[in-house]
Amino acid sequence: MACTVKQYPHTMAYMTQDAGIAPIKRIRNIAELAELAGVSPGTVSRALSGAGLISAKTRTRIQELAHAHGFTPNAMARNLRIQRTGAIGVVIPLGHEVGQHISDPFFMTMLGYLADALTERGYDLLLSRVIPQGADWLDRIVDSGRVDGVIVIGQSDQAKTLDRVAARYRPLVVWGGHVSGQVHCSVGSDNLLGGDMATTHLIERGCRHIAFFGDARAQEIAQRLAGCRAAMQRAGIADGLRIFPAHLTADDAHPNIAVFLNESDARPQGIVAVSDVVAMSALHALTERGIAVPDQVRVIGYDDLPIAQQTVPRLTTVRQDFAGGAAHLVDLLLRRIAGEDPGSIVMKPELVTRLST
Amino acid sequence: MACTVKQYPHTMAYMTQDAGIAPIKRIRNIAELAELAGVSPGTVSRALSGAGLISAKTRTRIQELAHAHGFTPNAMARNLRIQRTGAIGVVIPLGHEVGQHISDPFFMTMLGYLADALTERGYDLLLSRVIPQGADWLDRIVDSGRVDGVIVIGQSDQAKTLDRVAARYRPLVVWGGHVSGQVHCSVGSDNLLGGDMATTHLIERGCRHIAFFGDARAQEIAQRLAGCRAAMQRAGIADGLRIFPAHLTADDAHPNIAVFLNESDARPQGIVAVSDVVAMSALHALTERGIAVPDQVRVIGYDDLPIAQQTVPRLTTVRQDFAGGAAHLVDLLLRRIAGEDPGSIVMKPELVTRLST
DNA sequence: ATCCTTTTGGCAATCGATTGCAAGTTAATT
DNA sequence: AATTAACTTGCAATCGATTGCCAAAAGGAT
Repeated sequence: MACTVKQYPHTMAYMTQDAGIAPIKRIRNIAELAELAGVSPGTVSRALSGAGLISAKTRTRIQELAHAHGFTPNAMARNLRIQRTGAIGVVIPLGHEVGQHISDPFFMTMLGYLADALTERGYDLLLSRVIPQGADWLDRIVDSGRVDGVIVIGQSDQAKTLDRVAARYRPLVVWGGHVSGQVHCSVGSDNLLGGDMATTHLIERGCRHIAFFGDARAQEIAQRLAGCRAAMQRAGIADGLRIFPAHLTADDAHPNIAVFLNESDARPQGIVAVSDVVAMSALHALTERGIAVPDQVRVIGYDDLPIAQQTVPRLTTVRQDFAGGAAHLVDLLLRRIAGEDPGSIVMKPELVTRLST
Repeated sequence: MACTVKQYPHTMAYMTQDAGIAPIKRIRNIAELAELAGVSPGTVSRALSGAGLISAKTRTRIQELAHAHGFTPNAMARNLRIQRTGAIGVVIPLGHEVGQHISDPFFMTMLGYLADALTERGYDLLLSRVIPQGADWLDRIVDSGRVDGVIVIGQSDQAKTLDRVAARYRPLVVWGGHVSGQVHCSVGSDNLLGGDMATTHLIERGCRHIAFFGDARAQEIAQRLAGCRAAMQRAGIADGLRIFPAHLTADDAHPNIAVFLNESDARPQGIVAVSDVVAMSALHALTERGIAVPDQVRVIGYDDLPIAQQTVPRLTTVRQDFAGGAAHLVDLLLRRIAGEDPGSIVMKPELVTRLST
């Protein structure tokens, strides 16, 4: 091949000057190494894979030879033979949140923990960012044959699709809320309780008129809203709730704040935001208009992302345990891959009181 | 297999109740589909791959048959045969920044754009988060045989390793600064200019004592610091510069702010932060101590991440074009894969003046 | 020295799709 | 009707590693 001519000189230059290893013939596959070692390919395979049925002497000899030549067995061939890819697909459905960007801190925090957890277990992470359209966006991913299992971050408004695929594809785990009767395996915090906790906290601080910033088309959000409603009902102020649609993504609270401010008669004294990002947007809009937080309006977020500690004032929020959640997601997924059938996990959220309430 | 017994009922249940499609025998590979269609495996392959040498009639017939059975050709076998994986490795070296978390908004913004750009070009994104240790952390990735090319986000302090691997492995592109004589192909903005612009801006606003918050062990940061120095020299106030180590990650400015405040004699009137995240941390620490921004201290960030618009006050910053950068990274990488040898790209940063200066 | 047990390593089939080559079929031309 | 041209499709080798099975070799016991 023509390109070989271009490449080799570089390799030799490096190898010679840096490590002092002679630029021996490049080993391309197990057979070539076998020939070099004077054994059969099968023996090389056994030596390199570590597991028994070979004398310690030949094993180390072959391993050293492989190392000296910088040889690694071809992963694709291995995958084909043993029928697994060693990769897990992590899917971020952007769902109804058109225009939502992957850089949303929520996804990214989750992704970071997942990357760690999967790497630790020896799996690669194949990232897919999809805008669910048509009925088969998830089918295409699970049937692609590129992954051993799939983790979906967030149910969005795709619960039906998730259930349908989960019914036939077992190694699938979803981060999100849990509803009784769902088919897919999920890990998430108790959104009903979380919404309730946030609202109750505001009520305890004296709020009677409360605004909920969030889009209830997503399952998780609908649950939080239900929790919010329950808390207000319990306090006997069910009609003090107003709902403003806001995507999970940044800055959607801004336009709504204007509406919010015009309600001179029953202006909400508290805001339950559906995420820290939305809360941050609200905080910012309020501050910009000279409305004091928490003195005039109290704001509570959801998630407890790192940025929640960087706002002014620091954000009170409902904490979700992302690290634990990610660990659970990976754990459940690997157990499903192994043939077990573990159920869903619902974690308890936690109220983190800071200065915005 | 035992598990088949467990799985099939689910599949049938769904297929029957939802789509009304009969639960036909599941097709596992091209040969089975070929048998079903009454043709040879080769024909099925040609029909499914789209490219010519087959009659339109049989092609559509087989394609429909495949679709009806939800069959997709096995990706691993395909990869092995055509000798490409269809995946690009995206590596985030945490380098000297021990403890830096992947959720750092900078990485994540970049990752988001890369995910989009790669998906658009038909590649999967294999995410690796590595703490570079030993000499071969990058070799392991490029030699794994799991990817067709590698994008490294950030040089950290690993320029030598990058150069060494780039010398022998062509499909490698790096986001970061460019130094003359480097071997690896990079895409990034002009850090020297960026540091200069930020500093000049502060000087124009009257700052004579300036603090640089950043860790110059990373190549990009060292360049920004050099730009900062150049600007001060030009203004004849070279000795007004103080340097505080701060990682790119959040909250490292906090402890330094204390030191900062104690310098009653020559307290800096301006802060050049190495990233928006560090700037945000500084802003927060200052606000918390009742020091007015920008009246008493002016703060300028770097990157122009989405969060830069969410701070109080909104952050003045040096903008890097991440979307364009990601597009360039992917473009250069694919051209390298195709055998071309495009050079590095240095983009011009842009000053975005907001309210923190 | 012989027989038996335990290692060690080779052989060849296998995973599933792709593709060059050749055979077979149909259409077109004279 | 015969011959050539143009398509279709089948056959079989190939990508590279893994692994069940068997033979050969080594070690141990009598």
